[in-house]
Amino acid sequence: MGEVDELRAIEERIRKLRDEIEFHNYRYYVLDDPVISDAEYDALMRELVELEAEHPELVTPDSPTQRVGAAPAEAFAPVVHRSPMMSLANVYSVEELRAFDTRVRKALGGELVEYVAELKIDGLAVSLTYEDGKFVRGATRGDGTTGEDVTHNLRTIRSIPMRLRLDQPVSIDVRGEVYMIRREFHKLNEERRAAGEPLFANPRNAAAGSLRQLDPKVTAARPLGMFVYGIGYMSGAGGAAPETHLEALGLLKEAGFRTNPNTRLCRTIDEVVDYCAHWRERRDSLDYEIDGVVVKVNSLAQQERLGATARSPRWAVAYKFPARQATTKVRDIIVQVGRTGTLTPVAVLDPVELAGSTVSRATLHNEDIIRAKDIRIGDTVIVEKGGDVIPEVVKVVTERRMGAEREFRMPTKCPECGADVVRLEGEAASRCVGGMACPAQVREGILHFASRDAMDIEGMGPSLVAQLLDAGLVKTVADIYDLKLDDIARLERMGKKSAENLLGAIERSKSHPLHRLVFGLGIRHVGERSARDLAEHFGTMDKLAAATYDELTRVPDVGPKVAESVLAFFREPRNREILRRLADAGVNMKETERAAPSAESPLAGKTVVLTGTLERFTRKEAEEAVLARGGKVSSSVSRKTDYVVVGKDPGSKYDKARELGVTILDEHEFERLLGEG
DNA sequence: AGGCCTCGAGTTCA
DNA sequence: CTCGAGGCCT
Repeated sequence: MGEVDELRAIEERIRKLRDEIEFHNYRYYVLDDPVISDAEYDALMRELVELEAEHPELVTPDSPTQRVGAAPAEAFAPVVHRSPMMSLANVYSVEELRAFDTRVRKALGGELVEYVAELKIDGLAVSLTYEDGKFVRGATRGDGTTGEDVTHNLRTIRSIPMRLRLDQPVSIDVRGEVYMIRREFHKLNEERRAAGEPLFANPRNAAAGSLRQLDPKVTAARPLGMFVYGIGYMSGAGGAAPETHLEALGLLKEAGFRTNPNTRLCRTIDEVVDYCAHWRERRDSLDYEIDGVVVKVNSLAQQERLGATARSPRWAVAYKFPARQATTKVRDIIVQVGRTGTLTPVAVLDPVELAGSTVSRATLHNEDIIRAKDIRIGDTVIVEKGGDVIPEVVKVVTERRMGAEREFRMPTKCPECGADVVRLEGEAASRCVGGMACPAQVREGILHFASRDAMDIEGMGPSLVAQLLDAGLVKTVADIYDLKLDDIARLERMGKKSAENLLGAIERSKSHPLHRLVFGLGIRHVGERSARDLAEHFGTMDKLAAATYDELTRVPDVGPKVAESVLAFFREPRNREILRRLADAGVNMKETERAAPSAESPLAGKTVVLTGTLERFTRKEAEEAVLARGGKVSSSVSRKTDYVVVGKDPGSKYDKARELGVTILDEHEFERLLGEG
């Protein structure tokens, strides 16, 4: 074979490899449906890299190897968009959305109008330019007219095709949104925290920061995705020119782009409203952030007739969800003392509206977290409410620092009792050593005793407990059982009726099984679970109180720490006195035998985790039902979990279960399983 | 000693 | 729900 022939063969092979690799990129990143293994893919890639290394003259910019290969840039060149990237008018309510519909139909003289509703991805808008079907340039939105050239960084995003999968050599500008998956964002921030680097406030900032990297290698290491949502400019498509927005999306999909699968055609504004309501509730079920819904008139001819104002098109609108992030100020950082003496710093905030409620405080957990985020009194901060209800201070806006901000110092004396505060080696928490001499710990301890999962004394809430303490009626939990009707009825906002109800609740609490009492005592390291284990193992309070270290550690999940803590509790004479008085008052000190697990339930010996809200059970009922069938209920998902029962609005446990491939049951399947055997 | 798997403790607003 | 830390297995 001559040298020329050989070169031609290599060229041919390279071409074939590129086609094949791009095809598999498409299957994997766009369709999420790979047809070969990662190893096979790697082998193809390796071969291409080697061939190109031997023949550098054959390397072209659209080769898949060039997705990561470009050298760091000096700066970002400005790019003028062929057609401007307009922003959309925002609406914040259903009324405004309907007003938009009215405007559109009026402008079109009452013609029928169809809308396309699509998710508004919270990322950053970019424009991709293809010449003769090849990706040549990508730019950020910028001011809408001029953006920045981020071509080399966009090449690292695998769901962006380097060549269009079309027959005709089309020249086109494609518009879309680059974003970062939520999970990857958290991972990235975790790494940055560990490395002492500043954190990104949200996935959008992380995506923007990643795309504005001068070195594409950094971008390549950041897992970015892209959804395309429109065409800015097109020539050469011939007869294939789309007539509706939906057709345009179809064309983009055919060309090899990733379009969002949740886009819907709506025949009326009511359908649009339903779509918005649906995704406002379900936004957490997506693994990327959305901040609203984009509504567009489907017909391109109608779009043209509607035209645009100076700022935005008249044929589209963005319906924005209530913000989940807000900027506010840290007025003060106060310290709360918990039941175990833990001092928890809490940020007092200028009240801000956030996802439908007003936030005025947020826990800062401990000193280390304050230090890591460098939160100071007077700082402007970004607060966020995630899927849960609890607000979190995400980040300080350091640009807004004026210089008068004060650093937080953990007090050296307990703010409630003046006792010393200690922070043990290797622990994150600071603790008040005051013990039962600390009014806060006494108060919280009594509240814990009366709480639902402990002795379940309905009516013994924070305000009543505070009054009982102030009046000197209660000093320890034992005093609860000496309360008289007259004592209670004299308290503020306490009529005879309420007092009777309370006494009834106290009376009922006497007959609970032992594990509730053990839990209610608030022994350190003894939570609901260990309390149950201990109560079941020893059977009576006397036996538990008399248990030695060795006897205690023989109980499963009881190690040195728990055993030591239990011993210390029962060594304390004041505690023994309290227990004696409780027994005298008639509080049950025995564990009721659990009925033997019913024969052979399919749940016997299985570990079950619950997440989300179940329709037909409370959480407790579901747990009891599993326990009664010889199963175990756990609080976290792992490989050892047998079933995850998913209710409405499941949390992260659902994701974890899918990740680990644990069997997932919905409420119906769970009920069926309960019924069997 | 290290790595999982759990549990315990603390938390916000309406 | 999340984080930290205790318990237990390898």
